[in-house]
Amino acid sequence: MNVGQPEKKHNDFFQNVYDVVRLIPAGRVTSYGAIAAYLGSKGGARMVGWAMGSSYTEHGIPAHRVVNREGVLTAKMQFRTPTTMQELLEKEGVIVKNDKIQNWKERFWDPEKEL
DNA sequence: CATCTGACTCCTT
DNA sequence: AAAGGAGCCAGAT
Repeated sequence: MNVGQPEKKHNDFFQNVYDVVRLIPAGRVTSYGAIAAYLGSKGGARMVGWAMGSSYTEHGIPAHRVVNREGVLTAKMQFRTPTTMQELLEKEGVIVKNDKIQNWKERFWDPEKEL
């Protein structure tokens, strides 16, 4: 029963972000800008991270696979512990050193390209 | 109702 | 080349 009328709620943006993040395969990482670009939101780079930040990162969303465009774990502090993000990434096979992802270019998962 | 902040990114100096 | 400031949208106070 959707009534054919798009509700158009702010949640739409959030849902979009969550959907893309959940589609990120294990061992892969992406940047906020990539997701924002895929969603079509230009200045959405902040919005993307902010969207999950409001969700506290733990809602079935592998937020640890999302980092800034430099491959640096900027959001590690948002996790329960400043090392949780890195631990999760390493557990999935992603090498993180000095809070930065190694082979970032190879690990980079572009939704527009992969999807 | 108006103001400010925010897990970013790009441009200018 | 590096550092700093401005810009984007949406939610919260």
